[in-house]
Amino acid sequence: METRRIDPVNCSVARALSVVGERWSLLIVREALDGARRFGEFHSRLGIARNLLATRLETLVTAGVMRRVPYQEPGDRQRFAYELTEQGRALRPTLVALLEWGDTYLADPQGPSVIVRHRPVDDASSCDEPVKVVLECAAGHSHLAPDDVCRTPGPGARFVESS
Amino acid sequence: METRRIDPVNCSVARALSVVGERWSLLIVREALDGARRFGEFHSRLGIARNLLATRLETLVTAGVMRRVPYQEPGDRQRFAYELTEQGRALRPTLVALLEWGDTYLADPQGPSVIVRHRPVDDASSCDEPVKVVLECAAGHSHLAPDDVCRTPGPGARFVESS
DNA sequence: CGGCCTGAGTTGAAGAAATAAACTCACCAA
DNA sequence: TTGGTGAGTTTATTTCTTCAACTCAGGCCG
Repeated sequence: METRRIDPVNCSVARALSVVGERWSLLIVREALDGARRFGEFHSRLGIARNLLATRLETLVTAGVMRRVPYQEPGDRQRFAYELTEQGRALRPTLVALLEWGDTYLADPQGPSVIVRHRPVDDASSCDEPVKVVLECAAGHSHLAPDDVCRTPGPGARFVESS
Repeated sequence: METRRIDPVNCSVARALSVVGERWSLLIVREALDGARRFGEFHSRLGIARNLLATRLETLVTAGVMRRVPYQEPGDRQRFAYELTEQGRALRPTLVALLEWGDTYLADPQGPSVIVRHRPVDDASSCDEPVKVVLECAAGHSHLAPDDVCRTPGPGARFVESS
């Protein structure tokens, strides 16, 4: 029996992973979300080899996840910093989801080492409560379980035959 | 000025990525969430090399993301299928987050190829509305923006010195 | 029985990517 | 002039991916 299914390669998950799925990429984004900006900061925080860091940053800049901005400290020459674009900051939910998964299934016996809190940049309100990622449908049903959900073809779907 | 910061290596994101951060791993989980169970299904859907698929499946089984279950079709010998454990199904939010990010920033001109819908396994209610991933804090503030959120040390935090 | 087919892997060789360590380059400071 | 620093490059070694060919167990056909 031949059945048509959504082409697994024509899928935003695959495309997303081709940008941020390489080793180190998401960790670089994580550090950037946590305030790292300079080559040396990424290098010393992550322990990544310098050449790899250079090529990863270049890849991320090319992909539009980060931006290379010149800066100059007084009495020093011009250097470059790397900061997230809006596109890069939009990876936050992905990282929170990974963090939660890791906390749940690969936890340190002591408990999580990082807690994500509701604390806006302008600290005014500072709710500070822990943040979780939840699945929510357009009809307002929230906190959906992983199995309450399925994949369906969208407008850009390509199909492949399979047996 | 010396400052203490959360050790970036002692972090659930890094641990999670050490399990599902290798090339193909998340795509294998995605196909499994979409119903793939057999070696040949993963192979033909993803186009991954057979040996790599074998080692990735083994890694995922060892990590507790998948389970190797024997099955036997009538008039055939015993074979093995691979199915997600609860731990594996818990990667759904991560994949939905990646999908959303890819849809937003790397979209096909035609629109998304996949839409995740609220449709439980027992199709009874079948709300069917599209599903999104949202950040929500314990105080009930929902739909937090990426910048409304920050990382703080948890009980298992280790610290490193940095300049 | 013997040959052929299929699904599920293994094995091996060749190419690509990651790592670690040494090297460069521009500038500043003593 | 010598030394130091941040930001990279280069180079050599190891590890990972890929691709193609091979194995292995059983079923099917004549």
